[in-house]
Amino acid sequence: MDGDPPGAAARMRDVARVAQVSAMTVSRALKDPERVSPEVRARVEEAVRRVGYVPNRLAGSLSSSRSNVIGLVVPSIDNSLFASTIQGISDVLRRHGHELMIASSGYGEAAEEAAIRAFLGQRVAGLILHDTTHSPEAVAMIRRAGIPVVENGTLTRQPLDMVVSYSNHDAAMAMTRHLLRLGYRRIGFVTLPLAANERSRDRRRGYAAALEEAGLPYDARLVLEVPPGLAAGVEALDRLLAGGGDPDAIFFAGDVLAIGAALECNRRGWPVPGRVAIAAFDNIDLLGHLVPPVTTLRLPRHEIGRRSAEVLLDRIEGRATGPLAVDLRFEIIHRAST
Amino acid sequence: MDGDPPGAAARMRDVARVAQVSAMTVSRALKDPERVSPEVRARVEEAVRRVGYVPNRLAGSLSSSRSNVIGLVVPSIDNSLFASTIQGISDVLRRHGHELMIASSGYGEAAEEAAIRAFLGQRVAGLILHDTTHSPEAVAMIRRAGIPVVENGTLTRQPLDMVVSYSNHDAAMAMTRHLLRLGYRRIGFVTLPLAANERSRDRRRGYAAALEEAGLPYDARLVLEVPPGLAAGVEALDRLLAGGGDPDAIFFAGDVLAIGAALECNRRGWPVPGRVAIAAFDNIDLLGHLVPPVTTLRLPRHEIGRRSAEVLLDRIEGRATGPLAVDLRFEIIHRAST
DNA sequence: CCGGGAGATGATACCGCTAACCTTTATTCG
DNA sequence: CGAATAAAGGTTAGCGGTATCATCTCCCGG
Repeated sequence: MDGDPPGAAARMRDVARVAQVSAMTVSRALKDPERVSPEVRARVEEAVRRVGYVPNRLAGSLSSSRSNVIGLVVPSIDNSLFASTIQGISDVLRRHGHELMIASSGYGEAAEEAAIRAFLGQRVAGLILHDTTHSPEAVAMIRRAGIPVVENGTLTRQPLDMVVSYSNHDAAMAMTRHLLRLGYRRIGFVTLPLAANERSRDRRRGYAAALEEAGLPYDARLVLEVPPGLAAGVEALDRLLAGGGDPDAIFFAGDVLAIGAALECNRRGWPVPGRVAIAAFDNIDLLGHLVPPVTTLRLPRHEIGRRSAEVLLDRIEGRATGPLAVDLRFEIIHRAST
Repeated sequence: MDGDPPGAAARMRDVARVAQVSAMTVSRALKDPERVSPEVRARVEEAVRRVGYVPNRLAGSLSSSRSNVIGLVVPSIDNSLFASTIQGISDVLRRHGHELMIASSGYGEAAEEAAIRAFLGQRVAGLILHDTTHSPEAVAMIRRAGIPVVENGTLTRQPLDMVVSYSNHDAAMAMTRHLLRLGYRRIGFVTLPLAANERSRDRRRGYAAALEEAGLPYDARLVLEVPPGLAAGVEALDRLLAGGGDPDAIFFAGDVLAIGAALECNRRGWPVPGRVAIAAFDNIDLLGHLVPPVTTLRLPRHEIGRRSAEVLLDRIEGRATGPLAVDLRFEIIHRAST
């Protein structure tokens, strides 16, 4: 504003000159105002305003070896389930003056490793990883960097460091039990690709565990692996009903599969649960508005984000140490579709 | 790997020592391998591997005053429409070795300003802003920083720098015309809060323009402002039908409002478009799967992200200069609901 | 046989900030 | 009243890279 030489951002020494103090005093006035006399503080603040000074955090972090950036790797940004978690993380970080860098791994370990490497290059203060399996090199890099990490895809048994999640195994088991309790005996199970991540595998184990507990056989004709998406839900519905397994209920363990299937039932005029019962895995708003509303699980997506950021900051700011597993529970929402 | 002193990340000089060259040569071998002899390059690469070196980009950026970080401010991360755009941005940036920082403004100029200030503090190489109105201080800071900016909420007439978007005005006008062409005469219009952003205002202007063009009056009883969300769509449906305006079609100009309304019609057993026609604004997958499938607009959400990142990188890497407006068109998807 | 340009590498001085230590000037109290 | 202590501010030396220029070798043509 004051005849700033355009093209060159104001530096601390410019502020210092205007305020007639040393650069160090400017630094203190901004970071630790208590340590500077009120008059000087006022002069500095005024000078900051006049020259339009925005502190260079690159220099600051380099000098103090302290960063205020957190790196987040999610399989995909374009997925409302992850988006809730991201929003939760973002909310907490902003309140604490931290920044968020995001990368998507596209469901692959190699891409995750590249993202982690890039983040470590930026000297992030901590990492949040959605996936719970990682390339050996990624693990080695994180170990070397010695920064805190939170994983939050599932309550994995072998966490890198901290985990904030819910048990996908227990959730799937609980829903399967719920269906069994309601009297369904031939329960179909539709899952996203099992090879992609531990979450899906946990869910299938949970489904199988509930069947076993009930003394029912695991029938491969009742289990289907499909890609994500509405259309895949429709396809799964068809294939399961035609597959000889004769399901009386179908548990769609992920994504929007259940929505696709439920709408397809509407379209065909099939009564639900008369023709077949439908249960979903995620508490997408919409499920409650369908006809009939669909039974599902309430998962703490947003809370996972919030707590992940919190435990990470606790570690970064020295309020906590060591591994930690936070189990944020789930809950069954029973509706008319079962 | 090699007896690395834990807790201390390897620096370039450590690599240099192992490779028996100067730090400068390491720098060159990594950034501009052509300028280093093959033997030395190999030694450096080997040394990098042995010490587990990850270049410190804070130091690099500080020294070269070149950053590879882009800042993005969206109103909300937790909204699938923005999420598509973010994914598009992220995809392009990753291919070019750039990083993405995200902040959400929560639909407020003050929060946007804070996010921009934080990003400028990180010395981002460029900014992408979803909103198209900004606080004067935000504008001043961006000007001072002299970095390229892309706005992408709507094809605003007074861009800060570059715009990549579609015309919300023209899109709403096109849909209203479409309804008029189909013979609807009492067209209701449901919008998100007009005060929140230019996009909503553009859409309402477009609606009004189409009516005027057709010689129809603007009837305030047919226009409703509601918060986002499925439930608000239901509420809007009720209020418009009871409001005395007697609509024969309703154009829901945003969010998931139309979905809420369409499902409510199902629930009540109302024929659509018999009782009332329904049109939506965004190409949410689901709209095509409802009964009946809902007429809507195909908006280039993902493409906006991709192109935004591309034009920004063009400027950052010196392949382009000056303002630029990219109009990514929209398209009407006519379905059975109208 | 020597001047000179190209190619490879090194030395040095920063980038903008903060940690750590130092000086100066009150302030306190035995 | 003087030594001890605190409060406020300054000085200096990096943080880990890169820009810039200098140096050294090698090879060429005249």
